[in-house]
Amino acid sequence: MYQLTNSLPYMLNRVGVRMGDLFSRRIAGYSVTLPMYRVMAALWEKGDQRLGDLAAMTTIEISTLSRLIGEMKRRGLVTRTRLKDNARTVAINLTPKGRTLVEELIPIAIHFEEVAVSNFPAKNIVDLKTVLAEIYESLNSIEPEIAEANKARKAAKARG
Amino acid sequence: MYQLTNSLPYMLNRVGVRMGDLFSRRIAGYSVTLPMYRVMAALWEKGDQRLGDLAAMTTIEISTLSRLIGEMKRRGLVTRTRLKDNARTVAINLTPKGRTLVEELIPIAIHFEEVAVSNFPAKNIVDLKTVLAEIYESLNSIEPEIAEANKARKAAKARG
DNA sequence: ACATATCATTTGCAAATGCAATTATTGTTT
DNA sequence: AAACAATAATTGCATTTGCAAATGATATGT
Repeated sequence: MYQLTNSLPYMLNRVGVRMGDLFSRRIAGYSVTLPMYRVMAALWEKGDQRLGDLAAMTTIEISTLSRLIGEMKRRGLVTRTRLKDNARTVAINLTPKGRTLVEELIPIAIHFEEVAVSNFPAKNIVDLKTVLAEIYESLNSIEPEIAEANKARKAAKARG
Repeated sequence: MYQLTNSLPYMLNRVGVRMGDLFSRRIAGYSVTLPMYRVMAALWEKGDQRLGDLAAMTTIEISTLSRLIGEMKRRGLVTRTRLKDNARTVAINLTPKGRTLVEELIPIAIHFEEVAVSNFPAKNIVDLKTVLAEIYESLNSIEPEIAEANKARKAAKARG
């Protein structure tokens, strides 16, 4: 018997949303939203990124991200500069102010995660992360199947 | 060295969003959005729910859900009836049409999950789900700590 | 019984989101 | 080199979202 509450997408979404919500509230006092933190932490890990790369890294839709970067630039957290050698792309980086801020937030993130998983043996968490990473990879390969199933149904519908 | 891309909230969000996105596209041909599917599957699993219960079960914010139920009622997928004995609450249920539809979608969800995890031993997936469920539970207990850390900082800020 | 508090849901409104179209630049074909 | 295709980012616009306030209903204290 199928149960939504025992399905993987449901469980992932539920824990992900809840964690995001808690952490979001944890950092709200710094006037930083969760997407902003993700962008800064992504840039801290790997600077000089293009918009599309950052979008892939943060799972934020590209037009949303474009506007978010605009706002973060206005706040002096990041720079966004057109490249001279390829002016259709843009390089995004942390400003010193952005770097200082994210380096203040990262320890909070670390502590948050420590507390969240403190009930579990370290090995379980390592395994969990490994499986999550692998599932993410494997999703890429099922994408074609999804698209095809969709197409098949559309065609059937068109036929009546 | 901290890496956003190795942090649990990030990894959860990434896989969760990606899976949701893929499944969303998979069912788009049925003119059903992912939140709608979640509501229907939740009601299929446990009918006669109040708005707040459904919100907790689906992790959809309550006002968003109120409007979503309105739309689904307009489409004839669910009923929303005030109780006679307690008219401030509302009982939400699937209509026959909604039930038929969700019973068409559930096999798709099952297949989707099977494909997504087909590269992994069943035991890994069972373990994964167990840990996810436990983490979700444990998050409830850290909520106070989050609230407190926040308050402490606000107070410090107020002091200057 | 009346005022007040609490609970459950809905709604107003401003902000965030995402798709599609647009702009700007670079790459390719003949 | 001109025309066309492809890539990258931005923007217009309609929809969705979420907080806070409002509404409606029940429970509680005096």
